[in-house]
Amino acid sequence: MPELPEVETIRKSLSGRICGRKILNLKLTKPKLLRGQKVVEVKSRVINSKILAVDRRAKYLILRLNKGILVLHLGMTGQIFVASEKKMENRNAFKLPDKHTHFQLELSGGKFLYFRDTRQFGRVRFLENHEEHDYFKKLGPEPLGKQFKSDYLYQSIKKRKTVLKAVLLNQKVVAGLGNIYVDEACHAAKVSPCLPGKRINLRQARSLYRAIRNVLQTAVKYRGTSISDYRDPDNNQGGYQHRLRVYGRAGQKCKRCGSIIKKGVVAQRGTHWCAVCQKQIIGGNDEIK
DNA sequence: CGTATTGTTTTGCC
DNA sequence: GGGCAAAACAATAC
Repeated sequence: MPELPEVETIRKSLSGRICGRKILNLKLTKPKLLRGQKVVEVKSRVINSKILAVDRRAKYLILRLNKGILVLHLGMTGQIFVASEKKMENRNAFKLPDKHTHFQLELSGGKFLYFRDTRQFGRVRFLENHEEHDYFKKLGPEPLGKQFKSDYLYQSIKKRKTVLKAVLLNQKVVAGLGNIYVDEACHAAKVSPCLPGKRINLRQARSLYRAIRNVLQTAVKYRGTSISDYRDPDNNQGGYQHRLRVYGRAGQKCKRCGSIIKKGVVAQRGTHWCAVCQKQIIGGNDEIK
């Protein structure tokens, strides 16, 4: 589940290793990854171009080329690996490309970039420079950016009819959070994910704002969360899975108050929270099983 | 073999 | 036309 911290970790790793390289070839074994865009079209625009920079927008990875950008979304199980031809041990260690490697770039200097995705929820798209704005226009602000303000978060939550969890997962409100970090941020802020948006108060929204930024910053610092599939481009695990407070900890003790972490379905997602620390009302009950 | 897993798009309702 | 809920997608682990 690559969310903002995982994609940012991949971006940083790629940036130092593929910038300035020329794309010599592109292989696409699952054209469906392009969601309708033509393989020949993408090839003609990408091959022989140079990688100028590696950027990120929300959970999207952006390879900036001379003419246009290559946008990669990792879906749920997407992985990006970089291997050197010179160091064959890397390719052997990764056993790449394998049957789940659906997209590859051959780069100058004997490097290869592999996009592996077992569940095939991932996507690749080539955009002309002028198409970039429209492609991302529905996304809300970057949670770690200056545009993201606590008053905006408060108003956004307050005006929604859904529960808090659904609001925070909504990429139009704030872009980059997924299931893991929403649960973690709610716990850090001591707010229930089941809280109806319209019932949030300013104090809770400010707390959430700080929690979202702090959780994401810390997760970036620890190079992401490796619960199952996530690996960085060198096949290393992240470190944040050891620091999770609620996600994946159902039935275990809350590290803040000692009560048992609950798990239920909220906004159609597996959701973890401490019903004591994250009580909606003092003395009240959670609405969800 | 049924269930659970989740990010985004699509569909359909209000 | 927008907000919202639910389905669809897809493969693997258990």
